[in-house]
Amino acid sequence: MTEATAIASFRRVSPAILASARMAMANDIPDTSKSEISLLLKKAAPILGIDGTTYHVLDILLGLSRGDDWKGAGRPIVAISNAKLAEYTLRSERTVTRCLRRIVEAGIAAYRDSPTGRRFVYRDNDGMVASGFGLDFTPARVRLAEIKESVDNYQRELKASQDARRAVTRFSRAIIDACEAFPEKADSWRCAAQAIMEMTVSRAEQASRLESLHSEVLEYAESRFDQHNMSCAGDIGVTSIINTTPKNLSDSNERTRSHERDIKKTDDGSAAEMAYENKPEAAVGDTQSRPRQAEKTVGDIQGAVLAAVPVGLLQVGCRAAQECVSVEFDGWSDVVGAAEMMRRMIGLSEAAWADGVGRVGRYAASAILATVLEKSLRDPELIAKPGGYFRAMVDRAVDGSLHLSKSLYGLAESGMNTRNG
DNA sequence: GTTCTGTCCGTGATGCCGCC
DNA sequence: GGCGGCATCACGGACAGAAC
Repeated sequence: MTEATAIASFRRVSPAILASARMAMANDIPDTSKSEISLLLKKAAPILGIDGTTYHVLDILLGLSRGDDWKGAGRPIVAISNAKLAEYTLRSERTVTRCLRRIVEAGIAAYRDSPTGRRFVYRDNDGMVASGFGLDFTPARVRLAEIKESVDNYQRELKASQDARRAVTRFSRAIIDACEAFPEKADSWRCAAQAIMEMTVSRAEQASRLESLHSEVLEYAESRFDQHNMSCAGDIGVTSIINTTPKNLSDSNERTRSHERDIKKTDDGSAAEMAYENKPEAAVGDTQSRPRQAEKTVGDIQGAVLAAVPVGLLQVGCRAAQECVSVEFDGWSDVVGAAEMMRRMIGLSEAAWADGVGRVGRYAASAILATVLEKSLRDPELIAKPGGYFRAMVDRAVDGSLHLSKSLYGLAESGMNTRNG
């Protein structure tokens, strides 16, 4: 079916709209399924610059498309009035108009306008579109492979960036510990590490340089260990200093160890308690006690939220969210690592996310985020504003009235029912 | 300060209805 | 049948307020 894609005269046409219109006229378009394209476009939303209300509108449009139209000679044309979309999204018609324009300019749909601009679809007896006017998602079919590749690249880059960030943290901490073990080298190592951190290079490059510095630190530690062994040959009860976190190991670990590592050890409720971002420590003097007091409050809130939320519950309750971000919640590091992607998926601003993290802690905020994403994926119409929903849950967490485990048990149960049914 | 959203107003095309 | 009036639907521009 090759049919010229009409654009109404009243429409202000941009190059992006024209490009989408051209793609909508393509032949030999690849087959796909409604579920595959829906999932792919949701994953690609951050890349395509689609979030918030536009994402909601896109979700509704994809839901209204017919499965058969995504195969063969079909054309996935969706006809729904702006008024209906406004009703579904709880937005004004003007906003819906803007959202539709964004979707078209993102290159995944094209305008197929009737002379009046009204949208309608007539189908023949076989159910094929005989005459259709509305939003044509043929461009999404045409770009199927390209979008897949973009999503893969995006997720690879995101993972590389996360890995680099973790490496920077890991090596920085190891170097700081080494500074305590070898005070004679502390100044030079600190300066070198500081210089690397202040470089305007990529996170991966920083990680690489810190790794080199860390290797030097280890070499020095080994040489000192050899000297020590030689001078102490024959002694009994010699303590090795090769460990960069020596005599005060436990203390150092309390301060610097990776929460992710700790949390991964257990999957029961106690993991949450270990996940406090700011673990209360013994009083260390008046000058430090006040900020620590504030940190402890965040830790308390986080502990209260996560007390009954093992990561396994998130894994079972948030299936759709995991699928959507292509991350398995095997450990808390996975949940926290996927937070950026999930934040984009629900259209939450960076500032709102940072605020949430500051108020309830990174782990609790990530768990809340996963729950909101899961709910919005399962029933977009139930949560008109996922960002607002997230903020409300954070407020409740601060008030102590949030019971995340109940929500997750409910999601886990309904998820199982859906699969079984 | 920027972005998002809602409101108001004007334009264009068509369909429906009543009147001549 | 032709005409005019009205309603409907969709759009864009401008502006103001809210949210971030």
